[in-house]
Amino acid sequence: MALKYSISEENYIKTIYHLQKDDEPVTTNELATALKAKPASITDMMKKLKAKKLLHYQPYQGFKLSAEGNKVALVIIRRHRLWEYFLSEKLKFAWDEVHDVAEQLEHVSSKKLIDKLDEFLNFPRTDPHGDPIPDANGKMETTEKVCLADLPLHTMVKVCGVNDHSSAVLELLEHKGIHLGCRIEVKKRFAYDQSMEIKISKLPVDSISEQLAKKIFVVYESTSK
Amino acid sequence: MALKYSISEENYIKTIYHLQKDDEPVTTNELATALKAKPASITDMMKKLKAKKLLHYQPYQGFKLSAEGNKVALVIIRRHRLWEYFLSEKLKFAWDEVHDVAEQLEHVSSKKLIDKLDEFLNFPRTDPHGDPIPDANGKMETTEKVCLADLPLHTMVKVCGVNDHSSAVLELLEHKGIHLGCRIEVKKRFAYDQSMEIKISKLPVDSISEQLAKKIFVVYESTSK
DNA sequence: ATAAATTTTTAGATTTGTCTAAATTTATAT
DNA sequence: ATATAAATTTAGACAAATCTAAAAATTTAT
Repeated sequence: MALKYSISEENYIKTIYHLQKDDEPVTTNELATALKAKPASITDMMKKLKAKKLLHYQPYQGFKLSAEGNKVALVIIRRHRLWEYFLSEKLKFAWDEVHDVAEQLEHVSSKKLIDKLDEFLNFPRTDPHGDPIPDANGKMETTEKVCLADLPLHTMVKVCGVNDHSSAVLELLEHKGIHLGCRIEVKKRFAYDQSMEIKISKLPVDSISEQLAKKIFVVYESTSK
Repeated sequence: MALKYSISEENYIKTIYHLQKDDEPVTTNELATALKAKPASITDMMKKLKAKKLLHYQPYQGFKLSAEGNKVALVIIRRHRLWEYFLSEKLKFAWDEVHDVAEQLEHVSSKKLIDKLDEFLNFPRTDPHGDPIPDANGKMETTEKVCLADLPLHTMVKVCGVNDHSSAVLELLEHKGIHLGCRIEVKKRFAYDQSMEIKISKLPVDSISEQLAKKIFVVYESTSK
């Protein structure tokens, strides 16, 4: 697998992969929306990717990545998430700033670069949004990412991501001492407004609104970092 | 200066900058050779860059970067050299492997990325080849890079680059303890074969051939790293 | 000084990725 | 079941970046 695709091709493949979650075929319009392109452009590219055997496609039937297409997608996602981790951990980018830069970096195609970056970062398992990073073989943990608002009581978990990167939210998180990778546990949840009391490692118990809890994602496993 | 140019445009600008060293205008053929493109392609691009006021160009007269073009070139060179430094220092790439990857990374256009990378690397003054890195304002040290073979005796300098990245040379450098950034001094030079005795920081005096000395470049200043 | 050689530019074609507008196919609703 | 709506594809155009081949300008050499 030499893996030399254009930036456009890579973006299409990656986007199809993400839309494909619930393994139904992806439609032209869905892709067009996701890529901010016109449906006609999608059809054109689908023909090209089909010719390259990266996806299965019959006119009017939607598309699915082939096994090969999936592998390519995972390489791109690996690059993206490793760069996000690098930007966040090493260059101290805010959580909401990493994505756009990683969108560009992910198209730099050097296997050696990515594998060495992985090593330099100490083989992180998840990116700053809590999404798992595929390893050099394309294998990826299926961590169950759950919303803090839905977490059962008295369960120690790790913060893996935040869904809203407005400075208002970030300020609040900062103030409460909630940061990426920190251990957290829900002690109590009030029926009245679904607000909850939480406990973070060495901090005193604090309470947060349902609104905030809905923005916070956590994982049970604790293998990353 | 929004600085959003295509990869092609950036490559042309950068290449013109390098060819322009001796401030004579660059010719179509020179550029074509350097960029491995046909002369006709050069003319086309020169018209475009002229329209964007990045260079001065009258048909048949060669080209020179404008002040604006120079600024753009320095931004690209800054990116390139910072990435080279990163690859070499942090990811442990060999000196001869950094260039090609940096060629790709240099086109990722985020000022914030580059400025944070610079900070993360602790504001290095030169890249692994000993070439100076422009700062965020485009200012660049004019270090005088001199060949070890031509260095006067008893002058403490710093190794800043090597001209030959064959594994044979690298192996020898490794063995002798000559690495990027190390302090070195020529103690004696023999008329017979121009071989010389050198002294490196804490190592015993050793001798090297003229052949090897010709591959090694050093700087007087010692502000980097 | 002028012919020959070289360099540079122009003209027209090609590829990639995109678009608009029209045609076609599929899905939906009475 | 068939008309209407929605989704998809086709056809043709366009911009960017490249190329080849031919024309024009410049340089060089006798």
